[in-house]
Amino acid sequence: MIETPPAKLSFKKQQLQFRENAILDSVNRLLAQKGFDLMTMDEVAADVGIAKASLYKHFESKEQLAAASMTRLLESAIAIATGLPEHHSALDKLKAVVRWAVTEHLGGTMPLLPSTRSSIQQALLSYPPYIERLSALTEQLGEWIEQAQTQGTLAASLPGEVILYTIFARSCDPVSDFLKMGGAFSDQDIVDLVIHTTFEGMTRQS
Amino acid sequence: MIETPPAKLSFKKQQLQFRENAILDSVNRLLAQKGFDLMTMDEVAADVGIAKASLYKHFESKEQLAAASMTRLLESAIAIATGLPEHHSALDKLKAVVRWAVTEHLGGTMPLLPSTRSSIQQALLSYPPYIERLSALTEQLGEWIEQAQTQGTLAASLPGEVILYTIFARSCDPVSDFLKMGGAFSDQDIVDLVIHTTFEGMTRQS
DNA sequence: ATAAAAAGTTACTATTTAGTAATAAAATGA
DNA sequence: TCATTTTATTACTAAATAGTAACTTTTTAT
Repeated sequence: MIETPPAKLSFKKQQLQFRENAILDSVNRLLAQKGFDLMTMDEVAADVGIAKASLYKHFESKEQLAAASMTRLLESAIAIATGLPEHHSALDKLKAVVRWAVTEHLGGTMPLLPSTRSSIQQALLSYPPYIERLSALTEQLGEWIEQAQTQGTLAASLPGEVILYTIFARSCDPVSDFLKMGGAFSDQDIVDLVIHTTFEGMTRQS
Repeated sequence: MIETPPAKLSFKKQQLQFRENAILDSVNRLLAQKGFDLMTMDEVAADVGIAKASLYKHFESKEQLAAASMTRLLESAIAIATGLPEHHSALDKLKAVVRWAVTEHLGGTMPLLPSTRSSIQQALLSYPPYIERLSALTEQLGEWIEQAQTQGTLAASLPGEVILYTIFARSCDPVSDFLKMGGAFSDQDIVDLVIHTTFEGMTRQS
């Protein structure tokens, strides 16, 4: 009765959480660099600085590990979206989310393109925590898209799906990689250029 | 002197060419479906209907095989670009190229995204025939981009590189995959939507 | 202090897969 | 027809890699 077992337990859990976060940091970076198929569990273990078998004490498979990483990323996205000033316009909020994503991408921490071709897609779709976050984010973005269309700041003639998918896709846009490789632009420039082409297209002046 | 050895040789070479084309057709489709890393040589052989070792009589490695496939794709792109009516505007020519690419993509014959993350990138860059075609196509598109900017049909404020990379990236845009999966749009609709968002963006009405 | 539980490590297995060596079949030319 | 060359096939090898079993160290709780 004198001790505080819940506090100790909580500390222990914090330690666990801390280690798992370190693992997910490595996974995030490696997924961003090489994608799921080329990332090996040996590499992840080496990057974290633990033995491979230890990874399996935390995550039961490579797929689950990637799914956890993607889930954490979606949580960050939701946090960003939720933290946006209420008084901003719907369009500005959408742009802010893309801006955050492209910045993450340039920082090398945007796991992977939501490609239909990778072998985790299947695993992701059957991992409820991921689906849950994806739904939440989709719903929030969908709301803003509708608002922006009503306000006339996004083309009402475009199906909402098209705008939503475009926002997701542009968040992983390879254009930013190519521009970065070229070396002629700062990260800030690249983000601005991607935002501009995404929303305003290429025919219109700023 | 009576026989025609050159003709026979030509026929034989045609046979060879024919078989290699059949192989590249399969590779194209498989690269489009699964990407380079997940495509196996056994699969390619099975799809073509020959033994795996036979593939190696034609192409010396998986990388070379993929590079040959990509090179042939670029040749198609160049053929499309070259065949465009001279009197069309530069912008219309650029749109026509993207239209062709997205259509190929939807047809399942667009090999792979020009991602910085796949393991063929290195091989492609050291395969001169590929680089040669890529340069030729880039030069042609670059010319049209400059013309369109001069004519005021493309934003002169955007760096040419940004427009060029965007055109390449949109040709493999995953948005078209997602829209196709959704099932709500015809292929023609999807192509139109992608062209529209690429050039006009999402804020402007048609 | 000490039993119990948790987390970690080493050294393995099983599978996949790019690439090849030996060999058979078929086309070519005299 | 028969030697030669080309092309294809079968049956392998070698390397990579996801996952695991047995064992050790560290932490926790009494």
